[in-house]
Amino acid sequence: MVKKTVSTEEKIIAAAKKVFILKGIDGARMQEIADEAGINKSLLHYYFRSKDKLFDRVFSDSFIPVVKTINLVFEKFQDIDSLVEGFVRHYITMLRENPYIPHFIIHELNRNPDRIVEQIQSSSVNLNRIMEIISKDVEGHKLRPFKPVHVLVNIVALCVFPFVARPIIQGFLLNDSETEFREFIEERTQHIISFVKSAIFINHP
Amino acid sequence: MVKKTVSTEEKIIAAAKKVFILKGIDGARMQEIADEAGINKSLLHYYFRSKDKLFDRVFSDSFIPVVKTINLVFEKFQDIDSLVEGFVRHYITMLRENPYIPHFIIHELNRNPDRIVEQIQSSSVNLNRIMEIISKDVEGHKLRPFKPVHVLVNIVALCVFPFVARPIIQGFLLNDSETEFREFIEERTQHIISFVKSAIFINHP
DNA sequence: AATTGATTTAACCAAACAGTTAAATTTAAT
DNA sequence: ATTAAATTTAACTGTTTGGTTAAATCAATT
Repeated sequence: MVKKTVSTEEKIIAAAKKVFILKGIDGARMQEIADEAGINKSLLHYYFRSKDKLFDRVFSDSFIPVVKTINLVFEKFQDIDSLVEGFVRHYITMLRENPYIPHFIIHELNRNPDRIVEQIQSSSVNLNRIMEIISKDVEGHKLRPFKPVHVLVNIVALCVFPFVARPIIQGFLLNDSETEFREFIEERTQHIISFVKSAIFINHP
Repeated sequence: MVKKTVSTEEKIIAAAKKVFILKGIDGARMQEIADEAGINKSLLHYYFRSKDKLFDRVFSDSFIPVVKTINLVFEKFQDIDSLVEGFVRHYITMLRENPYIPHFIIHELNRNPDRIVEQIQSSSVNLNRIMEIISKDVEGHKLRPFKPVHVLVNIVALCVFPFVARPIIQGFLLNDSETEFREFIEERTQHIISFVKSAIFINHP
């Protein structure tokens, strides 16, 4: 009565994640999640009383790694140079492992913006830190006079966008080829780093 | 039997657009669309036989202005300088007027990538053109040696991302204030133009 | 005035679906 | 062997929903 408990719960979470991401909360069917997990609907409700409760769990489980990634980088690096590099590298790596998370988060966030509020408060990310670093380097004439908020949004946008717009990019620009998309992402880490540095540094090779 | 026909159809389309964008295709209810349009369900089905057909119509109606915007700019401007400026200006303007279109398109595109294929073919956008222009200027040592595809994706990403990630940006970075978000978008056009030019031009002030 | 299409009313159907229940069966721990 | 939890089976409930139907009313055209 202990051994398989965790395993089944994990199986359910994994299955639910897959289905929720693929179909969204409204498109997802409890039966489909049960099938995907290799169990039946009764057991599914036995573990998670309702669809909503199950979704909440999957959502927070998906949200946490994103926040973790950000905090990790912020604590590790201090100067703008390594901060940009570290941020982009960690972010793209995380996205490559969880390519559907951005769309998932964005979609459910747009549908139910309030749900995120708790998540935000419970996992406080210190975004002000990177903005202060940018501010200082702007004052020190090391960086061009861009507003820190925009620079921050830019970096995230450059990393995340290809993953939420993948069908468009792959279909329009990359001959509808999965291989080309993988290559595209592969070379993108270095590209973003160069692109951002070229943009923000006053003296750049 | 002619006068109000168009008007009612338009009312339905507008209502459907609103509901579909807000709730997604699965979350949308035909009754809600009818209510929103100020008619009843029977009439709704009288105009559009099924939810799917109605959705198809709304989707193509939403997709066309995006493509129109792009083509317009591409035909008008030739050199990279005015192309970047024109593209960003037109794109942000269009997005300000239709802030929910990106999320709508991206969401339904991820859920049903095939649906877009017809749209793509029927509204051929010539993206190669901007890529060729970038290529030439890279060869002419006017631009840094970035791959054109990435530069193109970057520009679109910088414009579009704030609109799909609005709840996050507004909540995390802008004190949850609508006013601040509007200001943010206001100043963003100029920011993106400067940011991109700084990044790509070898000699930039 | 007669016709025709637009719109409403209201009732209805069948399918899908979240969630429940209760009894039976299996599995593992003691 | 007993016990208790995990899991299955299977039938069921209540509701929501997309879609239909048919008759009635309204509005404009002829």
